[in-house]
Order: sequence, then structure tokens, then C-alpha cells
Amino acid sequence: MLFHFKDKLPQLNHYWDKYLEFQKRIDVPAKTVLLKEGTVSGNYIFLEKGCIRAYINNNGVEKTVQFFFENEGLASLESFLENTPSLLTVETIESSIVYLLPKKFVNKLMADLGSEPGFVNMIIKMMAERQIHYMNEFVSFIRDTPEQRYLNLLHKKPHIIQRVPQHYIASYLGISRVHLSRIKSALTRKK
Amino acid sequence: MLFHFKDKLPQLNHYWDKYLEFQKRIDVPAKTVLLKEGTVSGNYIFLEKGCIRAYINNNGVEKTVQFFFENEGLASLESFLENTPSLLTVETIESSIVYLLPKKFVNKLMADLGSEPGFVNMIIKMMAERQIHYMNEFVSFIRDTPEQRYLNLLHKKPHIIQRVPQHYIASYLGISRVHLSRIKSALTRKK
DNA sequence: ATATTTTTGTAACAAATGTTATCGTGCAGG
DNA sequence: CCTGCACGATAACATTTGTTACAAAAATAT
Repeated sequence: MLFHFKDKLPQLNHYWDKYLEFQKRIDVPAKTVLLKEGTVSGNYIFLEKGCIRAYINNNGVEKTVQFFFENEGLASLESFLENTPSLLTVETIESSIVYLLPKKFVNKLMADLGSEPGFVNMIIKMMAERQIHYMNEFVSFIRDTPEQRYLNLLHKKPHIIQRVPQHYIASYLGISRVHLSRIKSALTRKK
Repeated sequence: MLFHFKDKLPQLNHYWDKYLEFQKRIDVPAKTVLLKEGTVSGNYIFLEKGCIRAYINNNGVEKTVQFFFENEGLASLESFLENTPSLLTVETIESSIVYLLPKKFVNKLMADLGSEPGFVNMIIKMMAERQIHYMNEFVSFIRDTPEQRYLNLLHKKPHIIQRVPQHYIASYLGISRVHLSRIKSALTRKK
């Protein structure tokens, strides 16, 4: 659904640079919506500074699906590729600096680079990585208890826990914020 | 993680045919393990007849992740691409007829077809579809109650419910088989 | 046809998780 | 320096879901 991009292809920096002029650099406060659920994704979003979350709104209840930090890029893959309305809303958590690259330039870029040796393999590898990422998230949801999921996050992505407000993390873990509080206090008591 | 293959590329049937001789056709009874958790995936698996499930074993408890039916193919993408041990076990539900295509021929096939016009785009599109599939599964887990997930399955993939034993479906929905029974009886009472 | 295994339903109880409400803390904006 | 507001902890209670156990029905093997 969402995929990283720019940082995966450092050896093509000279290509990226050709597109820099088409990007719009914007400086936005916290809680700014960059892509709204129900609209068609028009930009590839690259995050220079700050912190973003993607969430799905289920009759008033927001369920966070993913977090993004410095030097990560994203697009709603489904919406981007198929011009369908996005299921997700993308919103800043902190005040952030982002670059927006309109879709038509992304398409041009893909066309330009299609013949570049190794480019296609890189794209495939990138996509495989994203797929494996979601597969693992999915399996973890099926297999692990919320406590285990919290501990996984703590060990594998401590920066998320340090930087993101706890109620967003709770919704990312699929639990209520009260329950996450309980899990945390149970863990400190165990130690 | 798992991806369909052969049925997506009918216009390349003459290519596939070149590889048919390398495939092994086997006829196996129900509950035959085709790929065991912890081993490296060595074959692309194509299902001619029957029914297969992929599951992950969590200290004795099996969690079903996906079902496959006639004319669907699969490989543990992660294990296949990266030669890592598979997280999943793949096992027949009914007695089935499957074709196994060893990985080295799949690799050869990819190399042979790499220059074929449109082939790469097709691969990318296929992978995007798989990614969107897992994304949707993932979102559904976060967003929907077990009852909603059951109803989704009932409406969108009724063949699964008709054909697969209920306790596998329960584990696919992420709930106990008792709870699925409760959901079903609650639904019939509502009607 | 009979025996055996698999699958399903249901009840009773236990554990996990959600909901609502309240309180305290810290931080951002006036 | 205040004053809200966002955030997090906790308690009490409600609901959901899991677990275990048992029985019946259905499928499969002998």
C-alpha cells in the first residue's frame, strides 16, 4: 500500500536530482493532513524532517497503520497506481518538512528509468520488501498477543515508541490506549 | 509472501509450455505437507485440483494465513527469493493434484523473459496486487470485528466457507473455533 | 456396515480487552 | 505567568473472546 522510494536508490541520485525542481517543498505544522481518505493520491510524499502517520478511519475511530520518519517516502500504492480513492489518511504528527512529487513526474521517471540496467530489479526487490513487511505485520497480528507486539516494537523499532504519542501506538498495535497502559505497567512490575 | 503466477500470464502460454517438462505432477492425499516451516522453499507450486492452506505454527497452535484452490499457484516469496527458511507450512486440505516447478527453472524462466516486452510490467503489477491483498487483510484485521470479517468472507469469497472445514476458517479469521460457532449461531438468530 | 476419526455445536467458566470516567502532569499559546 | 488542552495513568465495570469439556453429526477408513 505504502512504499518507500527515494532512499533505496542512492546510485541513481543524479536522476533524482533532475526531478528535484518539480518537487514542492512545504513546511507544515503538526496534525496537517497530506492525503485525505477518499481522495485520489496525487503525490509521492518524501519526508525530510518530522514524523507522519497513516491511518484508516473507522466510523470515528482512527486506526494507525504505519509511521514514517526522516528520509522515508510514501505513496498510497493502490490509490497511486489505480487512481482509486485512498483508504488511508496521511497526517503529520510533528511539524514537518515534506517534498511532494506529483504523480505525472513519477510516471515519467519510471518511463525514463525503465531501460536503466538494474532499475527494474531494484523496483521488484523494493516491492518484494514491502510485501514481506506487510506479510510480517499480518502474521504478527494473527500470531502474537498485544504484549508481544509491543515488545517487538520496543526491540525492533524503539524510535517509534520514543517519538510517537502513546495513543497512536496503541491504535497501531490494535488495542485501546487504556490497554496499552495496562501492558506497560504490567511489564514494569515484572522487572 | 505467497504469490500467484501462471494464471496471470496467459499470453505467454508458449513460454510456460517449454517448462512443462520440468514440472513434476503429483497426486497427493489430504493433509500432505508440500512445504514445511523452517525449510527453504524449493519449488513453485501450482494447484491443478484440490485445495491447499498455508499456516504458521505458533507453539502448537496453527494459524491459517491463506487458502488456495484450483489453478492458483504459490511460493513462499520470502523463502523463494532470499533462500531463507519458510515461516509457513503449506499443506493440502483435500486430496489434490499439484505441479512442482523447481526454483532453478523459475529463475531461468525469469531470465529468459526479462526482455519480453510487457513482462516486467506484468510482474510489477502482479506484485502490486499481492501487496494490496496483504494490505487489505492487514487493514481488515485492525479495523473489523471477527463477525464483520466473517461476513466479508461470506460475501466476497463464499467458496472458501463452503469448501474449507470451519476450524481452519476460524484460525484464518484469527479467532477460536468456538467463537466462530457463536458468531454463526448469533447470525442465524438475527435473521 | 461398522468402527474410527474428524468436524461441529453448546455450556460453563476464565482471561483478555474495551469503555467510561476521573485525576494529574506537562506543555503550548496567549 | 496563566490557562487550556493533549497526554497518560488508573479504577470500575461491561463485553468480547478464549479454554475446556462433552456430545452429536458427518466424513473416512476398514
